[in-house]
Amino acid sequence: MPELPEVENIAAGLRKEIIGQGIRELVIRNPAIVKGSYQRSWRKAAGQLAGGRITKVSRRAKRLIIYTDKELAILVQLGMTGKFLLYEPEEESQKHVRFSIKFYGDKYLWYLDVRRFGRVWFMEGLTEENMDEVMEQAGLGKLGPESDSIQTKEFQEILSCKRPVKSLLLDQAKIGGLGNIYADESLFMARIYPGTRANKLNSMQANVLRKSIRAVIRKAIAHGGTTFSDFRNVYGDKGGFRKLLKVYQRTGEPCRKCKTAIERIQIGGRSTHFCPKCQVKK
DNA sequence: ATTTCATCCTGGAGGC
DNA sequence: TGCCTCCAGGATGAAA
Repeated sequence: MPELPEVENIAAGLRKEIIGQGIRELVIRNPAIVKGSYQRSWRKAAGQLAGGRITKVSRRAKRLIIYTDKELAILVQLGMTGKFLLYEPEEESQKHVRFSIKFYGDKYLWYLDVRRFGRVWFMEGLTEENMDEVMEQAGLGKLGPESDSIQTKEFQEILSCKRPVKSLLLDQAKIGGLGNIYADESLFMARIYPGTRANKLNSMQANVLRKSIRAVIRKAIAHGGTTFSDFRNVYGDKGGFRKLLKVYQRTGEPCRKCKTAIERIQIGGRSTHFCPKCQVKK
Protein backbone atom coordinates (compact mmCIF):
# COMPACT_ATOMS: atom_id res chain seq x y z
CA MET A 1 0.00 0.00 0.00
CA PRO A 2 1.88 2.92 1.25
CA GLU A 3 4.52 4.51 -0.90
CA LEU A 4 6.53 7.60 -0.08
CA PRO A 5 3.61 10.08 -0.31
CA GLU A 6 1.35 7.98 1.90
CA VAL A 7 4.04 7.41 4.51
CA GLU A 8 4.95 11.11 4.47
CA ASN A 9 1.30 11.92 5.03
CA ILE A 10 1.13 9.58 8.00
CA ALA A 11 4.38 11.00 9.37
CA ALA A 12 3.00 14.55 9.10
CA GLY A 13 -0.10 13.55 11.02
CA LEU A 14 1.93 11.86 13.72
CA ARG A 15 4.28 14.85 14.02
CA LYS A 16 1.32 17.04 14.70
CA GLU A 17 -0.45 14.70 17.09
CA ILE A 18 2.02 12.68 19.15
CA ILE A 19 5.27 14.63 19.52
CA GLY A 20 5.70 15.46 23.19
CA GLN A 21 3.22 12.80 24.29
CA GLY A 22 4.25 10.50 27.10
CA ILE A 23 3.87 6.74 26.65
CA ARG A 24 1.81 5.10 29.38
CA GLU A 25 1.84 1.68 27.78
CA LEU A 26 2.91 -0.03 24.57
CA VAL A 27 0.82 -3.12 23.88
CA ILE A 28 2.03 -5.62 21.32
CA ARG A 29 -0.85 -7.84 20.31
CA ASN A 30 0.92 -9.58 17.46
CA PRO A 31 4.56 -10.21 18.38
CA ALA A 32 5.24 -11.91 15.03
CA ILE A 33 5.52 -8.51 13.37
CA VAL A 34 8.54 -7.58 15.51
CA LYS A 35 11.89 -8.18 13.77
CA GLY A 36 15.51 -7.48 14.60
CA SER A 37 17.30 -7.71 17.95
CA TYR A 38 14.06 -7.36 19.91
CA GLN A 39 12.24 -10.07 17.94
CA ARG A 40 12.28 -12.45 20.89
CA SER A 41 12.52 -9.83 23.64
CA TRP A 42 9.69 -7.60 22.46
CA ARG A 43 8.31 -7.46 26.00
CA LYS A 44 11.54 -5.85 27.09
CA ALA A 45 11.21 -3.19 24.39
CA ALA A 46 7.65 -2.47 25.42
CA GLY A 47 8.72 -2.19 29.05
CA GLN A 48 11.61 0.07 28.16
CA LEU A 49 9.42 2.47 26.20
CA ALA A 50 6.80 2.82 28.91
CA GLY A 51 7.27 6.16 30.62
CA GLY A 52 9.16 7.54 27.62
CA ARG A 53 8.21 10.52 25.53
CA ILE A 54 7.87 10.89 21.75
CA THR A 55 10.54 13.34 20.60
CA LYS A 56 10.45 13.16 16.83
CA VAL A 57 8.80 11.46 13.87
CA SER A 58 10.61 11.03 10.59
CA ARG A 59 10.54 9.07 7.39
CA ARG A 60 13.17 7.44 5.20
CA ALA A 61 11.77 6.18 1.87
CA LYS A 62 8.73 4.08 2.92
CA ARG A 63 9.93 3.60 6.49
CA LEU A 64 8.46 5.52 9.39
CA ILE A 65 10.55 6.26 12.48
CA ILE A 66 9.17 7.32 15.84
CA TYR A 67 11.96 8.58 18.12
CA THR A 68 11.66 8.66 21.89
CA ASP A 69 13.79 9.96 24.77
CA LYS A 70 14.42 6.34 25.81
CA GLU A 71 17.27 5.30 23.47
CA LEU A 72 14.82 3.11 21.58
CA ALA A 73 13.20 4.26 18.36
CA ILE A 74 10.22 2.52 16.78
CA LEU A 75 10.76 1.80 13.10
CA VAL A 76 7.81 0.64 11.02
CA GLN A 77 7.66 -0.70 7.49
CA LEU A 78 3.97 -0.72 6.62
CA GLY A 79 3.95 -3.39 3.93
CA MET A 80 0.79 -3.44 1.83
CA THR A 81 -1.92 -2.66 4.35
CA GLY A 82 -0.26 -1.23 7.45
CA LYS A 83 -1.71 1.96 8.88
CA PHE A 84 -1.75 4.17 11.96
CA LEU A 85 -4.98 5.50 13.39
CA LEU A 86 -5.70 7.87 16.24
CA TYR A 87 -9.00 7.20 17.91
CA GLU A 88 -10.48 6.59 21.33
CA PRO A 89 -10.98 2.91 22.18
CA GLU A 90 -14.61 3.59 22.96
CA GLU A 91 -15.33 4.91 19.47
CA GLU A 92 -15.36 1.58 17.68
CA SER A 93 -13.42 -1.61 17.94
CA GLN A 94 -11.23 -2.17 14.90
CA LYS A 95 -10.01 -5.44 13.53
CA HIS A 96 -6.36 -6.22 12.81
CA VAL A 97 -4.74 -4.11 15.52
CA ARG A 98 -1.13 -5.36 15.80
CA PHE A 99 0.16 -2.96 18.43
CA SER A 100 -1.01 0.16 20.18
CA ILE A 101 0.33 3.00 22.27
CA LYS A 102 -1.63 4.44 25.13
CA PHE A 103 -0.46 7.93 26.01
CA TYR A 104 -0.81 9.80 29.26
CA GLY A 105 -3.89 11.92 28.90
CA ASP A 106 -6.52 10.55 26.58
CA LYS A 107 -4.76 9.77 23.32
CA TYR A 108 -4.29 6.36 21.74
CA LEU A 109 -2.36 5.36 18.65
CA TRP A 110 -3.26 2.12 16.91
CA TYR A 111 -1.23 0.23 14.34
CA LEU A 112 -3.39 -1.97 12.12
CA ASP A 113 -2.43 -4.29 9.30
CA VAL A 114 -4.84 -6.66 7.57
CA ARG A 115 -2.32 -8.68 5.62
CA ARG A 116 0.50 -8.62 8.15
CA PHE A 117 3.22 -7.85 5.65
CA GLY A 118 4.20 -4.88 7.81
CA ARG A 119 7.14 -5.12 10.23
CA VAL A 120 8.34 -3.29 13.33
CA TRP A 121 11.88 -2.88 14.65
CA PHE A 122 12.91 -1.42 17.99
CA MET A 123 16.16 0.34 17.20
CA GLU A 124 18.95 1.30 19.57
CA GLY A 125 21.04 4.39 18.98
CA LEU A 126 19.29 5.46 15.80
CA THR A 127 19.86 9.06 14.66
CA GLU A 128 19.11 11.02 11.50
CA GLU A 129 22.81 10.89 10.63
CA ASN A 130 23.50 7.19 11.14
CA MET A 131 20.13 5.75 10.16
CA ASP A 132 21.09 4.17 6.85
CA GLU A 133 24.04 2.38 8.39
CA VAL A 134 22.18 1.32 11.54
CA MET A 135 19.19 0.06 9.56
CA GLU A 136 21.47 -2.11 7.43
CA GLN A 137 23.16 -3.52 10.51
CA ALA A 138 19.73 -4.36 11.89
CA GLY A 139 19.03 -6.46 8.81
CA LEU A 140 16.85 -4.04 6.90
CA GLY A 141 17.44 -3.73 3.18
CA LYS A 142 19.71 -1.08 1.77
CA LEU A 143 18.00 2.11 0.62
CA GLY A 144 18.80 4.26 -2.38
CA PRO A 145 18.39 8.04 -2.38
CA GLU A 146 14.98 9.57 -1.71
CA SER A 147 13.06 9.44 -4.98
CA ASP A 148 12.13 13.12 -4.97
CA SER A 149 15.66 14.39 -4.57
CA ILE A 150 18.00 12.36 -6.77
CA GLN A 151 20.87 14.17 -8.45
CA THR A 152 21.35 14.01 -12.22
CA LYS A 153 24.64 12.15 -12.15
CA GLU A 154 23.49 9.81 -9.39
CA PHE A 155 20.42 8.90 -11.45
CA GLN A 156 22.50 8.14 -14.53
CA GLU A 157 24.57 5.68 -12.51
CA ILE A 158 21.42 4.02 -11.21
CA LEU A 159 20.21 3.58 -14.77
CA SER A 160 23.38 1.89 -15.93
CA CYS A 161 22.05 -1.64 -16.04
CA LYS A 162 19.89 -3.53 -18.46
CA ARG A 163 16.86 -4.22 -16.29
CA PRO A 164 13.48 -2.88 -17.38
CA VAL A 165 13.29 0.66 -16.08
CA LYS A 166 10.05 -0.13 -14.23
CA SER A 167 11.77 -2.85 -12.14
CA LEU A 168 14.56 -0.45 -11.34
CA LEU A 169 12.17 2.21 -10.08
CA LEU A 170 10.66 -0.33 -7.68
CA ASP A 171 14.05 -1.45 -6.34
CA GLN A 172 14.40 0.23 -2.94
CA ALA A 173 18.14 -0.38 -2.88
CA LYS A 174 18.45 1.82 -5.97
CA ILE A 175 15.72 4.42 -5.38
CA GLY A 176 13.92 4.86 -2.08
CA GLY A 177 10.19 5.43 -1.84
CA LEU A 178 8.59 4.57 -5.17
CA GLY A 179 6.03 1.79 -5.37
CA ASN A 180 3.78 0.45 -8.09
CA ILE A 181 1.47 3.47 -8.38
CA TYR A 182 4.07 6.18 -8.62
CA ALA A 183 6.47 4.14 -10.76
CA ASP A 184 3.74 3.78 -13.41
CA GLU A 185 2.65 7.40 -13.08
CA SER A 186 6.21 8.70 -13.36
CA LEU A 187 6.88 6.64 -16.50
CA PHE A 188 3.69 7.96 -18.07
CA MET A 189 4.66 11.54 -17.32
CA ALA A 190 8.09 10.92 -18.84
CA ARG A 191 6.48 9.14 -21.85
CA ILE A 192 8.73 6.12 -21.39
CA TYR A 193 7.63 2.54 -22.06
CA PRO A 194 7.98 0.67 -18.74
CA GLY A 195 9.76 -2.32 -20.30
CA THR A 196 12.56 -0.19 -21.77
CA ARG A 197 15.98 -1.39 -20.65
CA ALA A 198 17.35 1.25 -18.28
CA ASN A 199 20.66 1.61 -20.09
CA LYS A 200 18.85 2.33 -23.37
CA LEU A 201 17.51 5.64 -22.08
CA ASN A 202 19.44 8.64 -23.40
CA SER A 203 20.52 11.38 -21.03
CA MET A 204 17.60 13.58 -21.95
CA GLN A 205 15.06 10.84 -21.24
CA ALA A 206 16.84 10.08 -17.99
CA ASN A 207 16.56 13.66 -16.89
CA VAL A 208 12.91 13.91 -17.87
CA LEU A 209 12.23 10.74 -15.86
CA ARG A 210 14.11 12.04 -12.83
CA LYS A 211 12.07 15.23 -12.88
CA SER A 212 8.82 13.36 -13.50
CA ILE A 213 9.41 11.20 -10.43
CA ARG A 214 9.97 14.29 -8.34
CA ALA A 215 6.89 16.04 -9.72
CA VAL A 216 4.60 13.04 -9.25
CA ILE A 217 5.79 12.40 -5.70
CA ARG A 218 5.45 16.02 -4.64
CA LYS A 219 2.00 16.36 -6.16
CA ALA A 220 0.83 13.16 -4.50
CA ILE A 221 2.10 14.36 -1.12
CA ALA A 222 0.24 17.63 -1.61
CA HIS A 223 -2.96 15.70 -2.30
CA GLY A 224 -2.62 13.42 0.71
CA GLY A 225 -1.57 10.26 -1.17
CA THR A 226 -3.66 7.69 -3.04
CA THR A 227 -6.42 5.53 -1.58
CA PHE A 228 -7.79 2.44 -3.29
CA SER A 229 -9.21 0.54 -0.39
CA ASP A 230 -6.90 0.47 2.59
CA PHE A 231 -4.89 3.62 2.83
CA ARG A 232 -6.00 6.13 5.43
CA ASN A 233 -4.12 8.92 7.17
CA VAL A 234 -3.94 8.99 10.97
CA TYR A 235 -7.40 10.57 11.15
CA GLY A 236 -8.94 7.86 8.99
CA ASP A 237 -9.26 10.08 5.88
CA LYS A 238 -8.66 8.86 2.33
CA GLY A 239 -5.98 10.35 0.09
CA GLY A 240 -7.08 12.65 -2.74
CA PHE A 241 -4.65 11.64 -5.49
CA ARG A 242 -6.66 8.74 -6.91
CA LYS A 243 -8.72 10.96 -9.17
CA LEU A 244 -5.52 12.42 -10.60
CA LEU A 245 -4.01 9.08 -11.64
CA LYS A 246 -3.22 8.90 -15.34
CA VAL A 247 -2.59 5.18 -15.82
CA TYR A 248 -2.48 3.19 -12.59
CA GLN A 249 -5.54 0.93 -12.30
CA ARG A 250 -7.08 2.53 -15.40
CA THR A 251 -6.78 -0.52 -17.67
CA GLY A 252 -9.14 -0.16 -20.66
CA GLU A 253 -10.00 3.43 -19.82
CA PRO A 254 -9.04 6.23 -22.24
CA CYS A 255 -5.66 7.89 -21.84
CA ARG A 256 -6.22 11.39 -20.51
CA LYS A 257 -3.90 12.75 -23.18
CA CYS A 258 -4.73 10.79 -26.35
CA LYS A 259 -7.85 8.68 -25.57
CA THR A 260 -6.10 5.39 -26.38
CA ALA A 261 -7.10 2.57 -24.03
CA ILE A 262 -4.66 2.11 -21.16
CA GLU A 263 -3.02 -1.32 -21.17
CA ARG A 264 -1.79 -3.56 -18.39
CA ILE A 265 1.18 -5.92 -18.60
CA GLN A 266 3.39 -7.76 -16.10
CA ILE A 267 6.93 -6.56 -15.46
CA GLY A 268 9.00 -8.24 -12.77
CA GLY A 269 5.87 -9.89 -11.43
CA ARG A 270 4.06 -6.59 -10.93
CA SER A 271 1.10 -5.17 -12.81
CA THR A 272 2.24 -2.31 -14.99
CA HIS A 273 -0.11 0.23 -16.55
CA PHE A 274 0.76 2.39 -19.53
CA CYS A 275 -0.57 4.15 -22.61
CA PRO A 276 0.57 2.26 -25.72
CA LYS A 277 0.53 5.44 -27.78
CA CYS A 278 2.10 7.96 -25.39
CA GLN A 279 4.72 5.52 -24.09
CA VAL A 280 6.16 4.08 -27.25
CA LYS A 281 8.50 1.08 -27.29
CA LYS A 282 11.88 1.67 -28.85
C1' DA B 1 27.00 -10.28 -9.61
C1' DT B 2 22.42 -9.64 -11.31
C1' DT B 3 17.93 -10.59 -11.91
C1' DT B 4 13.70 -13.18 -11.58
C1' DC B 5 10.18 -15.57 -8.99
C1' DA B 6 7.56 -17.75 -5.43
C1' DT B 7 6.03 -16.72 -0.98
C1' DC B 8 4.30 -14.49 3.02
C1' DC B 9 -1.28 -12.95 4.28
C1' DT B 10 -6.40 -11.39 4.16
C1' DG B 11 -10.33 -9.75 1.90
C1' DG B 12 -13.00 -7.76 -1.89
C1' DA B 13 -14.80 -8.27 -6.57
C1' DG B 14 -16.70 -10.81 -10.11
C1' DG B 15 -18.09 -15.17 -12.61
C1' DC B 16 -20.99 -19.23 -12.50
C1' DT C 1 -25.80 -18.34 -0.91
C1' DG C 2 -21.61 -20.63 -1.99
C1' DC C 3 -17.54 -21.67 -4.30
C1' DC C 4 -14.00 -20.49 -7.36
C1' DT C 5 -10.37 -17.45 -9.33
C1' DC C 6 -7.99 -13.26 -9.59
C1' DC C 7 -6.21 -9.19 -7.69
C1' DA C 8 -4.03 -5.84 -4.33
C1' DG C 9 0.19 0.76 -2.38
C1' DG C 10 5.72 -4.65 -0.52
C1' DA C 11 9.94 -7.06 0.66
C1' DT C 12 12.77 -11.06 0.77
C1' DG C 13 15.49 -15.12 0.10
C1' DA C 14 16.37 -18.85 -2.96
C1' DA C 15 17.29 -20.13 -7.47
C1' DA C 16 18.80 -19.37 -12.16
